[in-house]
Amino acid sequence: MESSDLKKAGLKATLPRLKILEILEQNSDRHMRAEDVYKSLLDSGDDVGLATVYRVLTQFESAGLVTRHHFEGGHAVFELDQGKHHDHIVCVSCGKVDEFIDETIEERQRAIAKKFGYAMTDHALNIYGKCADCQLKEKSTKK
Amino acid sequence: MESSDLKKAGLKATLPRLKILEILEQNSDRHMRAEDVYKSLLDSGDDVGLATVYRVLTQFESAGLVTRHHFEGGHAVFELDQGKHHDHIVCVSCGKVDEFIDETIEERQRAIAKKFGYAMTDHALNIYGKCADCQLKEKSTKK
DNA sequence: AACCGACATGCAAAAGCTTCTCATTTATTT
DNA sequence: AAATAAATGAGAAGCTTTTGCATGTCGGTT
Repeated sequence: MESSDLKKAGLKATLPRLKILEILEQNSDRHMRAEDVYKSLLDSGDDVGLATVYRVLTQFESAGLVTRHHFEGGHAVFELDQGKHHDHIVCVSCGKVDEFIDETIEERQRAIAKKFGYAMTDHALNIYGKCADCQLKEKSTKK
Repeated sequence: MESSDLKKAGLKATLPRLKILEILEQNSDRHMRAEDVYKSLLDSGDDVGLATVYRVLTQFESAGLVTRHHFEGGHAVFELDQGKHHDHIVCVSCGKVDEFIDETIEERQRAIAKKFGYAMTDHALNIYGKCADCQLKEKSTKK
């Protein structure tokens, strides 16, 4: 992703926007909160305000570059939109996120929306649980 | 639901708690935010503090009487737990919520959690769209 | 039925997350 | 390089939610 992508999305290719895009790319395996992105920028020595991070993420969302999720916890997390839809399985202990798609489920959802008379615009399936690592850790820290 | 249910749940049967339970019962068709419950209490002439509403809802959640959801929008909504698990289809225009269960989807989710090595604790499937009513309204308000 | 200890409540203050305001800076167009 | 429109930074402000603490209420006990 680069400056041309931003222009395509109708956004000026400014330094903060490029930097934020970069951070998101480097962390495409996890979902970041605005605050995480902000801290990450500071660590890289980039002086970007928190307000800008929020603004830019919201713009990215409008432009379809990024998706905003509301997992449990009450704060929003963002992920680079790689084009392909997918759902999430989130570790309630360490916050790790895995992604999956299941065509059977997708199918059923369309059927359900139809049955209830809804014009589906979106859907979010989140499975919560303890990931393999955290289950192990739990065992060793047995009380 | 009544005072005995609260005691069963290990909670003292106080007036605010009973009132809040009542409100939730009367609105079991929709999902309320803490603020909604609070306003509803005031309208009924019951003088309960907002902080108490939050505290009580959280206690109810811990006691398994109530479920907290994080739909789009960044604020939590609560619903009386009628025992049976179900998923949601939410109207993005009017906020209406319908509930459904789909055993096929449930099944697939268990399979997916297993495949990724997660011990599933919970899951949330939300379908977003425009309900039939809002689709009609949209048409008549055509720009 | 009044009493007591523990727990619950109200209020106000505070804490998180997110958005807004506005003076200043920056990216694009001329 | 100058002009112009948009973007940024810093802090204030807005919402939702939580907390601290003095006071009030519940439920069991005299």
